[in-house]
Amino acid sequence: MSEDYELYSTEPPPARVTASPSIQNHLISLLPAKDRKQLLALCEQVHLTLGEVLCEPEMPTRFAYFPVDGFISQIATSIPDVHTLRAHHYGALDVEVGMVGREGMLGEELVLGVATVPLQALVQGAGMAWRVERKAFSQQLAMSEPLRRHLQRYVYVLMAQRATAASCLRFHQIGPRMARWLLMSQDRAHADTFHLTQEFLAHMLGVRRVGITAAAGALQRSGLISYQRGELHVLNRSGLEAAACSCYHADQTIYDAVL
Amino acid sequence: MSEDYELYSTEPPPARVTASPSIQNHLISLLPAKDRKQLLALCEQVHLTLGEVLCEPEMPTRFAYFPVDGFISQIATSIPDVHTLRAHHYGALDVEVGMVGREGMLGEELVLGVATVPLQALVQGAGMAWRVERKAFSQQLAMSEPLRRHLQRYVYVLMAQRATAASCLRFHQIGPRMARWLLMSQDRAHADTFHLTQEFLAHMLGVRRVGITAAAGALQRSGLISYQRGELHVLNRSGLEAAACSCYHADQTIYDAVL
DNA sequence: GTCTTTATGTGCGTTGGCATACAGCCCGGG
DNA sequence: CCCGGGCTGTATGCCAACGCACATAAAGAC
Repeated sequence: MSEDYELYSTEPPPARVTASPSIQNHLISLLPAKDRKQLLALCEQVHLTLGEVLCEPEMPTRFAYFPVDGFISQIATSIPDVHTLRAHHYGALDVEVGMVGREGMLGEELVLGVATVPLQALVQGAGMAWRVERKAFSQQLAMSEPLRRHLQRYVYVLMAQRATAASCLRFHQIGPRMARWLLMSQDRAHADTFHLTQEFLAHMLGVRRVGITAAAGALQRSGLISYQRGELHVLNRSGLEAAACSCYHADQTIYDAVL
Repeated sequence: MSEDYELYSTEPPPARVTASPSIQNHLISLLPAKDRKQLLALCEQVHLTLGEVLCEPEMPTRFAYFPVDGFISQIATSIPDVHTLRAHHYGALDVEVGMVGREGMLGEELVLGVATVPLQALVQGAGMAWRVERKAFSQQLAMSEPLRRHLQRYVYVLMAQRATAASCLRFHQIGPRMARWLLMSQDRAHADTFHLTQEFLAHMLGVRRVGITAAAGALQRSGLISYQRGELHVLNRSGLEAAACSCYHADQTIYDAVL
């Protein structure tokens, strides 16, 4: 796959990209043709496989990713605190604080001139992504003003969404949060059915599995989803939107306003 | 006061700044002399008064602030959700997601090329700050590479701290969170005593006042603080650090590593 | 010095989520 | 074909925080 992109640099215009501009990372498609071509020339196509951990916090950043088909969860992993847990238990204190699909990028730290991974990145939906090496990407950032501008604005969106996530985690209950999460996943998976276990979902939302069982049962009884053995179907999307907490629309509004 | 800064542009070196570099905003003091002088020439001194709201979300950004003595809370204000609240009640869903003192700046959106305020900013400790107009600041950002570099790294810190805040809000209990909050305030107030009501503290932490009463009582009984009618004394700082959740040190570590 | 305002302390019933344990169920490998 | 392991549903007891209501106490106004 990685040879494909070389065609783009030697033989413009790249048929696949321009022929189907809707199947492209949105941040990339926002770029002027020249800057886009320059960036893509530095990228390679990679396949994100479900469950893959792309990077761990504190480690040096090696790549930036621009998802096209796949999508990625950013997960805050914190050390258990003496004060908050019974001494004998090691509950997982992980929680998802952001989701990156076609509309975004992974590696925001490089836009800010830092090469240390801030959060764990877990592939949550398999698919294709563009990947670019840290160094090449930084150089391209320095050269392309439009790239810089758009990605900085995207970082703004990330910050805003993270603030939303914070208050969401504080105030909202499992049910609405789960509905929100499903909608966000559906947007990025571009499908109304996907595979995920309750265990995984619990991990993402930072709750127990039984909490998910209860919430999923309620959504199912309302006819909004069907959910059997890891196979989840969204049956009634607008109903789900009504069941989701307002953070879902808040996130979208911010994104649309800024990008 | 605002005339003071004009001295800096006409009569370098500015005695007050260079004579006591420790009493200066840290981000500013990190700059090379030339860039620092340029920036300060655009700034005016303002006094931040307790309780003042510097900006409201969604509004156009007018100024960036570099606190010196005072400090500021950034507050996420979310709309009450049908799903999470009893219909008859309008609980405040505000919660603090960041604190900006001498170590930071307010107006990170300008660093990212966006001129829309993301969060409410509330003066939490009175004192002096440098203030610079949006337009002048943006121009200076474009001109000064060191300014850009440092502030972008600060934005990285903010993002990391916001992720910390998210998991803190999700997992940690009132007591440890309150201890953390007091330490953060003490660091920025540069005093071991300050004025705050339990009502206010509850608002910051996004909990009920009675929750604060209980937590404060516990801290007081342990001899870590004394707290009477809005006058709070930190008696045993290292004890407080032990009582605080790990997020306090996590935040500090990130800051020290990046700036 | 009284009177209001503002701040703090307490009590009570409710609830959402937690820890734990265990029972069914489906699917695939031996 | 049956067994085992991953996935899901249910039950029990518990606790932190919640909504609400009210009692006390210090500080400031007049």
